[in-house]
Amino acid sequence: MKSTGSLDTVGNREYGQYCGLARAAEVIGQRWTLLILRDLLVAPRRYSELVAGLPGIPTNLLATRLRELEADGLIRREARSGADRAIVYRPTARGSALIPTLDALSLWGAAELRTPRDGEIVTTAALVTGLRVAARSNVGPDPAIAFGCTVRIGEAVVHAVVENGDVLVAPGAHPEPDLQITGGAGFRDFLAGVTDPGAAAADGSIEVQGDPALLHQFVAIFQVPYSNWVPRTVPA
Amino acid sequence: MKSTGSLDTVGNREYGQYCGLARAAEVIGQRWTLLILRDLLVAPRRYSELVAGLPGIPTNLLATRLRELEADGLIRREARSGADRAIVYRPTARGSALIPTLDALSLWGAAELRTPRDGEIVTTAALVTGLRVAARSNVGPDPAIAFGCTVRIGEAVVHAVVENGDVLVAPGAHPEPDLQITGGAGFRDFLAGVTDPGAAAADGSIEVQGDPALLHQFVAIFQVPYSNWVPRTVPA
DNA sequence: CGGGATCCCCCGAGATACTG
DNA sequence: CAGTATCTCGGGGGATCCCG
Repeated sequence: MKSTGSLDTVGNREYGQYCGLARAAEVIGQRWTLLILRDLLVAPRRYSELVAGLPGIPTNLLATRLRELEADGLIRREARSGADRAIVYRPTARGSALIPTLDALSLWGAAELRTPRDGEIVTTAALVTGLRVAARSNVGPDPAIAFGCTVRIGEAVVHAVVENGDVLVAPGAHPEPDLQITGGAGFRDFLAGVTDPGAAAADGSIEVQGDPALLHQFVAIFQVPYSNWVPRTVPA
Repeated sequence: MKSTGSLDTVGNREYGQYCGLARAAEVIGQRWTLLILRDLLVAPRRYSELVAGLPGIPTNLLATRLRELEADGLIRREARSGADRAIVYRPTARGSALIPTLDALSLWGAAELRTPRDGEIVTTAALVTGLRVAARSNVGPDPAIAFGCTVRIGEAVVHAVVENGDVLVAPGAHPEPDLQITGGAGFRDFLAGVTDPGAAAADGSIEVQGDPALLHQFVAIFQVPYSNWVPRTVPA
């Protein structure tokens, strides 16, 4: 019988170079690993929650990745005792040290995003991460500004709290939002500043409830411009 | 034919999520891609130079990756005319925008590095990147400090110039170095501060020519501490 | 000789059924 | 619920070959 793969000679994973970048690629460069870490860094998760948040991941691969991440010291497997005998995966300090790195990757990749491809969805973890990274990449908001808002894109529901010049983004709806934005594919153009906030609300590409004046504040805080990327297929 | 296949399940490279991090993983998460970009960001390179700097890369894979990177707008293929009809691969602005991201990856990964594994080598591009990233991660050097140095680790030869509070690292030897450091595996402990500079020079783990007093400056500028990573195999 | 393309083999990833 | 077991398939490793 095949060994459980715990000690598979990793030849295929390594690069043979003594280099920080190569090592990083070996540890977090495997397929699905970055998205698993993204979800766990939003909040500790159980196996079934990870499966739900990562549509399409093969369950055996998720199990393998979780084992690898634990062996590499990036996450910890916590078996809770008591009535709720759930197993929870939680980032270690070393895993949390990846946050600036994942933020840099997210920010660069977010500038590549344009119209969603067929079948592409927005998960809650993706939206939390995207908004948080966008806010960090811009200058902090005016400390005088304070509001709470809920954003819904497809199935994803997240909320953000802006106060004291700081921004907090987390899963779920805000209990008493000053602003609610519900959007689809047009939300990206709205965030990029392509669509004027007022126009976006008017033409239905986003739906707004609450104080419309806050929309401009929202864009200023969470804006992510498109990269000036050029389409590859140049017309002849 | 493939009965289930036409469910349009995500192409092998894609994740089916509208997410910056997912996009970044799709574009630069393929095997060898990060190291190719690392080399090209040190200096534009020709195909054969890339092959030489990436030991073990299959040539067909390199050709494929270069095509993908060009299609994704990260690099440009420049066919030089004239006597030297070489083809040179050069990062675009969009590719160069990855520098902060690769730096973050390098820095995180460098903290993971311990004793080189069997067969692991140090390439020139790896050393240039490693020293540059390390210097950026520390507070800038005192503007009053100025020196040039050459560092040799295995086959890799690079030089650094420190002046005006800034640090420049590039391939090749310095023409008139104030300091020369030649090292092997012990160089990493030296950089981490595990070995005192004086002791390292004394016990032969590194070899120094030039002003020994500059060694302390060198360490202060290029130090990369180990992460407090815990070995996975805990003794019973 | 630089810059690839072609071939074969195998491992890792996808899909799904199954189990403690 | 939290994973294994098992199959298939495509991408990557490795060597060789080819073309201008």
